[in-house]
Amino acid sequence: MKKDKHGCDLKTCLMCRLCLKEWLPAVEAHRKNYTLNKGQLLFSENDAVTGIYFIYSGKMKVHKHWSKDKELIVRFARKGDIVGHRGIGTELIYPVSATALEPTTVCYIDMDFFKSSLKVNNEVLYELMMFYARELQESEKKMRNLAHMTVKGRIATALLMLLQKFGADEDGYINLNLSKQDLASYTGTTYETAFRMMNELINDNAVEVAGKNIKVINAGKLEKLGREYEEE
Amino acid sequence: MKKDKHGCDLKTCLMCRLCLKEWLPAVEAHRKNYTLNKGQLLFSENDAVTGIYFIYSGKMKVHKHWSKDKELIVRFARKGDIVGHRGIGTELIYPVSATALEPTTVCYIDMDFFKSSLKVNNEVLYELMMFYARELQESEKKMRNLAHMTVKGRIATALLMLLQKFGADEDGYINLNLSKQDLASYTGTTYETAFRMMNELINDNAVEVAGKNIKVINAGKLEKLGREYEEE
DNA sequence: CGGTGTATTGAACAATTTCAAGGAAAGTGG
DNA sequence: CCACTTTCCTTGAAATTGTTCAATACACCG
Repeated sequence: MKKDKHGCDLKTCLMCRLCLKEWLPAVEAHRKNYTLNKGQLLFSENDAVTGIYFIYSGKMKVHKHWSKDKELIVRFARKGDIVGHRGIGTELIYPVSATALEPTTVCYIDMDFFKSSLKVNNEVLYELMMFYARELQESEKKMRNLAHMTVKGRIATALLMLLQKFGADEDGYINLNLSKQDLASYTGTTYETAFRMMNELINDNAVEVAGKNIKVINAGKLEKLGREYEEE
Repeated sequence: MKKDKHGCDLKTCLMCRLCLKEWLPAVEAHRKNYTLNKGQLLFSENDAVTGIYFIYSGKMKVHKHWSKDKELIVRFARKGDIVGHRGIGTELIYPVSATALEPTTVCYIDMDFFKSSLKVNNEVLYELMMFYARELQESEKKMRNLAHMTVKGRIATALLMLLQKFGADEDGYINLNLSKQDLASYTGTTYETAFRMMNELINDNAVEVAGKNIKVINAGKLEKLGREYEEE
């Protein structure tokens, strides 16, 4: 039942692991649920950091602002994921924003409590450290790709990553309704270029698109596009 | 004297903090010093991770390979910095390489010992977690810049960062002999473009170059170049 | 002094962005 | 339900930025 309480996957949800430890009652006093509509901001770049969030249900994007109509989506988050941990660091200010991509429910835990929990529970702290380490590896891989890979390759890689992260429905469509604008922001390019590249991928018979739904038909082809360099 | 033992700055060196804790004798049994010449590899992408390194003296670059003659420098490291922590994660394989930029001495600690130390010492683990968190913030800021900033802006930003990290000598030259190739790899561009942009910066009276030595003359101008977007 | 590697520069080329404009789709108010 | 507004989609073409290629100059090393 404790599982039901938070509704996430015990294995991957740090929140669950946290709550299922000795301090469940303590957590109860420091947590709070929020529900967001599609498009609603959970927190915004430069906001003061007051706590950390865990996603109970729904999907979010974490993004970094650049100019009026430019941003970079740094990460997608789904049920069971942590959001707002990027606010932990020297500053007490979020370096990113988080926006719901569909109706989303999150659990908020205030930072003081969270931090003091970490100081008490070495195991969870270790887990969190490892989580950061993995995120750092991810981030730097994406950074290199951004620097050296062509837009088409980046889009191909992004689609594979989305497929892996969100899975596909019965018809093979990725379980995420991504606007082309968001796809562009995620791959660090413009709307128009993202659009053109998607067309190329469709012509290559690598993907199929129906409205906002994307189906990966030929994963091998996409993978190959992400490895143009293998010709060292 | 314990400080002298490792020769780094107590405040910033996790190694020092580690060693000055209760387990100095234990550390002694698990550490080993290595000295590298300029250009020598400490570890290479895809090597198995067996331990972690702390820099006693010298400077290194941490880089991610792309194709025959392309890479991305992910980070520079100096005395007191940790190297090889990117190997911690799910995989037991380094996602990056580390190369000495000048004669460098490092201290190696085997991973098993390091990890078990972390499990025992909550305070150091917490410190390490925060370190990762900061690195992640850095990485994502650089990622956004790579995606949206022009090459000139990236070079300007890079120079400021190098100045801040390595400081300047009496004449104002940055304490790091960076080849133009490395500057290009750090900013995710080509040798020639990096060269041309440096020329522009010289013409702008923002920097001065004497051989491999770079002096920042007008930091304000460089900062401005890194903020072209502020016209939201 | 020749050789090897890096520095410098120009010019062609390629990738991506920007601008502009027409079309489709979706929401709004009458 | 229709006309209207608005927003997003789609596409072409020009402009820009950055890369690649090629050639020459320079500097250090044995």
